[in-house]
Amino acid sequence: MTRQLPDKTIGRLSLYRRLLTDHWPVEIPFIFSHQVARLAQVSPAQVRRDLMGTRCSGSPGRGYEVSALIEALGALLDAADPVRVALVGVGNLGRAVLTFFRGRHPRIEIAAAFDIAPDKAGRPIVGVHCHPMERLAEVVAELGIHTAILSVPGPQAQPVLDCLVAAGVRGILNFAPVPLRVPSGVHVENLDMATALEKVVYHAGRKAGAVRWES
Amino acid sequence: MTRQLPDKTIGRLSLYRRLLTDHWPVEIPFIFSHQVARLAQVSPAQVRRDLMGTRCSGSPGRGYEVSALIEALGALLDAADPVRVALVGVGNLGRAVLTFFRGRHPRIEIAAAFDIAPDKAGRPIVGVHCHPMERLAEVVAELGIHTAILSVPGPQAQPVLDCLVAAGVRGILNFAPVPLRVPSGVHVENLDMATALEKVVYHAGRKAGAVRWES
DNA sequence: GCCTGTGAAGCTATTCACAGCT
DNA sequence: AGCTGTGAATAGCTTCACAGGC
Repeated sequence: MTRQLPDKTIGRLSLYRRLLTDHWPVEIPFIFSHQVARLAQVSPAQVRRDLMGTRCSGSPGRGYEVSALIEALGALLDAADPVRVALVGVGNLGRAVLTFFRGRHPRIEIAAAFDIAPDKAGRPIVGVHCHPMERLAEVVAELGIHTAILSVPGPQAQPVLDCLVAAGVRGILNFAPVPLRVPSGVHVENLDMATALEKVVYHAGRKAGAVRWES
Repeated sequence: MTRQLPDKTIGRLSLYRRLLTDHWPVEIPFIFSHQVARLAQVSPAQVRRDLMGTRCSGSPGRGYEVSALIEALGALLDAADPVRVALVGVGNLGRAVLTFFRGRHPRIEIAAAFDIAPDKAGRPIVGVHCHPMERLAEVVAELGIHTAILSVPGPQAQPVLDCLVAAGVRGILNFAPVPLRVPSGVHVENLDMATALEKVVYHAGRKAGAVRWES
């Protein structure tokens, strides 16, 4: 297993790959660091530094070969085997997540959904079968799921997480606006809209004066 | 205007306030930094450092007075006047956001929603009036809105943002998984689930071995 | 004793700047 | 001329450790 890359770098590498696959014309086979930088809204030096983490190297005067770069990023970011993910909490947010990821990523699939509401269980929602919450541990273990998305209300997040971890989950994307306790060996990524909106309000409040486009 | 605090600190201060108001028993009027730290899952030193940014100081042996702390955090984080926010894109995600923020924050209100779909316009959704997209600039200017939440599909994010900025918006919470170009003087906060899930997969994939609870 | 507030140290992330290549 | 790869410099963030207070 290769050296552990910093978390922020991983985030940007994932972004670069997405931009290359989705927003770069296939008929242009090479790309310069400053072009990636422009797409990702970061500095060219940042891009080159990040790409040191990959096996892929560019050549001066030509840049990076896009297809090779995409492949190198895949080798770095993707798990060895396709990843099955569980989604817990099929409210508006859960459905938004299901819709968003549906068919988006060739190697990541939301394989099961769970909800406490009895009327949601037993049928597919946005193409994913929804199970009752009681079967969570069972189904997760059965499908060999190691990754989960938590889109339940705050109070339920910790108990559900404990159950997921006990069932073998090692990575969690958490939308609940509460800090979760996890044992070491489990990774949690938080997307907290309450905090995010407060940050926006704070920063927007002290941006006085006129806007100004640069370059 | 007081000194600009680091972005990360603002995020945590917002979290501390939420934890104090929602998860601390009112009958306990004082709290130690290590108790805040435990709630927020950060180190006690981090909490004390963050709280240096506030006017509030604790006393050794007693800790911080919770009510004073909440008030100090409010003075720091909240805008002078109550904030009206626009939400653009009323899909599943938009509705999740509307539901989430409904009545949650006494000083932040989602005051208008917008969607291209004609059948959504003209009626309230989750209690917020939904306007057709064409009236975005007009309504935003009319209501004096300076903050917006972007829950539109990726391709529409940049054009909508440009329109919002032209109409006077200075802070944006962006859910679209694309890097946005903004003029200086405008703050963007990204909540990118595509990147977040890839990070989870990456990290979970290299967490080998058993889980272990500490302390 | 155990707490807060904080300078200083340590660590992490980003940017600079330039040698070397094409 | 303009690019990559990277050591060195810088900037930013977190933790340490301890003086001073309760």
